[in-house]
Amino acid sequence: MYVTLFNEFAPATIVSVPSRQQNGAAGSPSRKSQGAGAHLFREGDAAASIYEIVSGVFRLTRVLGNGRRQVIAFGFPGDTIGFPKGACHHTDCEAITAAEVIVHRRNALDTVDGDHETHQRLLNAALREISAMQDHFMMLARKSAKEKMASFLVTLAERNGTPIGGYTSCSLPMSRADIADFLGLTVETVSRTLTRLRKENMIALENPQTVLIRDMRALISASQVSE
Amino acid sequence: MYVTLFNEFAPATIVSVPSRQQNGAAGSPSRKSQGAGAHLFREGDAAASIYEIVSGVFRLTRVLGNGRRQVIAFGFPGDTIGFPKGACHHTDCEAITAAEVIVHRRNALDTVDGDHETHQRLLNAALREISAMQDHFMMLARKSAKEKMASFLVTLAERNGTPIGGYTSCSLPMSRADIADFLGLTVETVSRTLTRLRKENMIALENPQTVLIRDMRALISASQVSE
DNA sequence: ATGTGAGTTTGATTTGAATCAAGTTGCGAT
DNA sequence: ATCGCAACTTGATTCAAATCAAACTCACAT
Repeated sequence: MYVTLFNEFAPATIVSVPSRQQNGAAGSPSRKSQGAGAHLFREGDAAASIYEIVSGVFRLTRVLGNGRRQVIAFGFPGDTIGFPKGACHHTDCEAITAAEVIVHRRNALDTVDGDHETHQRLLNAALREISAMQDHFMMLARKSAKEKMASFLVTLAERNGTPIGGYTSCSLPMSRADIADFLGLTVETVSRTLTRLRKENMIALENPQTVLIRDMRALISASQVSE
Repeated sequence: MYVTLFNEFAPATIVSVPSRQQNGAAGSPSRKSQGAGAHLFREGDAAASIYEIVSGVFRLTRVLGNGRRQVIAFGFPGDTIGFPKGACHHTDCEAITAAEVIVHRRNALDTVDGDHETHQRLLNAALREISAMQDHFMMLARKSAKEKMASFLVTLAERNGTPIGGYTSCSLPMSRADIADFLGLTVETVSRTLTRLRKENMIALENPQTVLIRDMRALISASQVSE
């Protein structure tokens, strides 16, 4: 929903891509591995490629003059990232875990000659992205800290969670600062809000990077507009 | 009723479109007129078409369960609106002035057979939209009321302004409530902030719907992150 | 001309999150 | 081990914008 991600648990879909068009006129997509902390591209870089995430998690950020930072989105497996604005990338993109991507030449979007299906798939990813970003507007502009945090956890759990007994366990690969900059909050507020959700027995923190969702129903309810 | 005084720069560019592909396999785009207050489409409607705005101003909104509303964007001449999410529109779209649009069949995006150039143009519009939305994230999450208001006026002036003497005059066709829901503020804060900018001599309000920008340099400076 | 009401402005007060300020925890390097 | 540091948590205080509450304006209908 808000996170730019979609449950296309794409491995099956995506791994097949390279073989599908090894010899397309637009060039074969290739794979690339990425260590944690490495930049896939930076704001202002010439946008030579568009990427489909195979594994790992990416963080897309934009920085405002002074130092204020906005995390635009987190990219999970199945997501497509790196849509250009004109000739350039307009965000920084960094791997926050070790990761692997499929690299498409940028002109897979411009021309349809190479591979019609890839073109269509990238286009659909762009349309999904627009919709996801619209959801995120609501989040940033109209939700309280608690609603934001609950929404974030619910989305992450849908995307990323593993069932444990009746509960859902969910890793938070990103730092509190990343979460804060994604939700438009401060680290302190993120921390306090997690504590609050914990005290209300909706979640437990196994460690700072692992949340156990103990009451999904309550969490979903908290993620929606109150009153 | 509002008087529309937008630079109709578009006609030259856009009027040429229909003639360009009168006989495309995907069907000819047609024009449609729209009275002020009429909905172009609603959230959940089947997305049969994509629209290029020729004249007038549109408002794209999403509503949250209870009543909280988010204005996703305002559409001005030259903008493309109505990108679908799957088969449906995911926002409401209402004309806030009398307006005219060019209607493209939705599959102008899906297939390239009909008109390659139109397809490419719509795609580029989608990519621009993604970039614009990313800017808006910064706005919603990280700017103060004054910065938001100043940014909004600067953008509107670039889009919409007419030079008057050394100044720029700019109509605000949307209500204070629309502005508030776009910027993630309340009407009261929008009003107070306009008053503040007025008292600081950056703007003057000829009437509630017309702003005169008296010091563009100061306004731009106020639109950026302070300190 | 007068009343009504939506849209806007202004004022007083409250409040949720930011900021400022310590702690705590855990980990990697010495 | 223990030092140093970064990430996280917690607490006290401040502050910007929300909320609550009136007025004001002006187009429009009676």
